[in-house]
Amino acid sequence: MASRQVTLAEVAKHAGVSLATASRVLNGSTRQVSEELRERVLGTARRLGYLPNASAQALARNSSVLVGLVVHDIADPYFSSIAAGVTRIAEDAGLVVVLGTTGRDARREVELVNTLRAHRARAVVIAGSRTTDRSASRQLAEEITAFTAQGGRVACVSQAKLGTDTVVPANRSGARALARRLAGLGHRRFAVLAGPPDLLVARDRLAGFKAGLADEGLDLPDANVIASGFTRDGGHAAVADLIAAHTGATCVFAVNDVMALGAMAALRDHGLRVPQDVSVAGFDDIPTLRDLVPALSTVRLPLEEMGERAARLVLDDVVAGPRTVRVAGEVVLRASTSAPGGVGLR
Amino acid sequence: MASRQVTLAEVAKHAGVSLATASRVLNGSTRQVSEELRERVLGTARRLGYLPNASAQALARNSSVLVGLVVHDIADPYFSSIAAGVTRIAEDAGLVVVLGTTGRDARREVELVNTLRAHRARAVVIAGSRTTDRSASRQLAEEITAFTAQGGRVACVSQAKLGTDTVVPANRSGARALARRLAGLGHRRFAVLAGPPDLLVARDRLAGFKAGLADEGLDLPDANVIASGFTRDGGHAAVADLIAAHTGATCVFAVNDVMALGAMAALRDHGLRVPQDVSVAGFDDIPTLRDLVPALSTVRLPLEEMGERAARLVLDDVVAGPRTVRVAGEVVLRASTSAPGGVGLR
DNA sequence: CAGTATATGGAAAGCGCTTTCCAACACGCT
DNA sequence: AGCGTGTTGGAAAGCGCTTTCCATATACTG
Repeated sequence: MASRQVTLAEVAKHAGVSLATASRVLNGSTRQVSEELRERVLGTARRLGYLPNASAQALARNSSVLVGLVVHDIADPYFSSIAAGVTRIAEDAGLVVVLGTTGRDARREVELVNTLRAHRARAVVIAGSRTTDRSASRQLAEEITAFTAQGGRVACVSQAKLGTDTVVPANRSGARALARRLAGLGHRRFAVLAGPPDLLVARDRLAGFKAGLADEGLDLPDANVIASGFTRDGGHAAVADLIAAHTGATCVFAVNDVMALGAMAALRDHGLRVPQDVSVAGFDDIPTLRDLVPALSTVRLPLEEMGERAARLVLDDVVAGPRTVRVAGEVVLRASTSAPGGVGLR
Repeated sequence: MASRQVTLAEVAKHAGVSLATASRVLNGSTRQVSEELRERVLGTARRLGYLPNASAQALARNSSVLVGLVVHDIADPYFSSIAAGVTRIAEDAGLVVVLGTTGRDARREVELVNTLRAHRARAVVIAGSRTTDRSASRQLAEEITAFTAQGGRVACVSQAKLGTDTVVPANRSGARALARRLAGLGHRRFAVLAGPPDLLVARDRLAGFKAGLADEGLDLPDANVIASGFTRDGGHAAVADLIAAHTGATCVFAVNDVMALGAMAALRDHGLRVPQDVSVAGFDDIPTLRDLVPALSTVRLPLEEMGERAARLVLDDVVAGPRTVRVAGEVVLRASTSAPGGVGLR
């Protein structure tokens, strides 16, 4: 069944030249080949339908054309937006993107980088955010060291905890600015759907939000901070806990947009109107969610651009030391937040 | 900089065995190796931090562990959902997913399959839908033939136009059922945001919708069919044309959910209420859009499952002839559609 | 006990390509 | 004529692995 492929040797033979010459013609070698032979080889290759064997090339050159992209969940619009940015840059550079998904499992992350190393991938972009799990972080760090020792480049999107090039979104300062703007609307009692306690992005956003409230002389009691999954369903489920907590909050901050989405749905289910009864804000500004009604107040992150920046970091010529690209977040107040007025959360 | 990797030969030497034995221990060969040597090799490999070179293995075995996934735009939730399904199955099978994006360019699709072939990818799932472009289709078909001739497997999601295994969603019958249900609500005048005329999914859905209306003795005048981009912005922009067309429609069908999303936003901008003034329905049931207000009536497609099915098609043992997996679409009527009553589209 | 089958180890021939090294030749000089 | 210099072609040595083929050792049969 599997028909034999045309090899370089066959092309060379048919064209009446040596293997070396054929190779030099068919890849961008520095060496010159006379016009005559070059045409002959090119013609023969086309005629025979020659396609270089990428594995053989990778082996002989000791480097591949592969770029890894590690995300938690490609169906999550946060990651798929970043992925779009990464693939655009990588493909423009003629590279091939390998997609790995972790399902938020730190061990799987290590596995994936390991696999990428086995494939002699040229670079990897790790977009999943770090957790507080020390042992997993250490293992990943080791794997990354091995990867770079081998000549590969690594960039992360999010926390610069790994000593690699990093694209760092303004989680803290964005959340802080958001808190101040929300306080500016007149809110005094807040609740936060904080996501998983061990997830650094979630922690940073919570911390920033707290800092912003503190700036305004406001306090965020621990009882008003609800842990939850980092997903739409997490946000949805957290609302029950939130209501049970009787926080009296008039404004709820969910540490990402999809959680805010779930929360808004749950609030509706509980007969609460957004923003009349309670204001809701998120973080990320997921494109697909921009047409939500009421439109979601959030902190906009240029997700695709972040992916592009990460890819560039990893594909550009080497520069000394790990670089950090900071990406600002822009507070966007829309219809899901208003001045407090309704019943709030009793 | 690039430190030398540990090779099998070194492991063999350190363990005092031959290359062959080391290879047999470290991969699942059929050949037996005595417990003693096996332990020695395993220990040495671990101690030296041996990692097999995937390119060398691929070359020697003439087969890789790569599975291609070709989509138009990974940021589009339709594709990212399918991608999630494909990666889950592929990764569970220990394979590595290569993600290629076409940006809806048919030539790029051919390029990607070609690249995958050069990498001796084991299989490829093509999720981008076909167009009416004959020449592009022919080229893709040729490339696919070459790919399969080489032992690779190919599956498509959508139209079974390529002679490959295919996962076919019920575009036609789903749209048809939707039309009947909408007519059942009492609507008599419809408009369709039909997407690009050369895109087969879009055509099928339009055709199905027309058929459903015909079932009910209703007609869809050509003037009520608005061509547009297949995106949120396409749907948004189409509304201006729709209004200019003075169709008098009380119900608008957008051939996919993201277009419906854009259309709903645009209708709001024009001061029209959904569903009071005009009902809107989409197609796909994008997960992220389930919490929209008003909730979008649509035809649910199990997108992740479709990705999984496609992946299975391509990874399962070979069976004779191209197989087709039909996936039903379930009409889900929600709040974005109601009985006609308001002003409609004058 | 010869004779055959079975388990296990190693040598070596590739897999398809890149790249070093050398040879041959054509120049432009002195 | 003799010589460096530059250009172009080819032979061949890998790249790191798998797998065939052979050799040896052991077990089993009648």
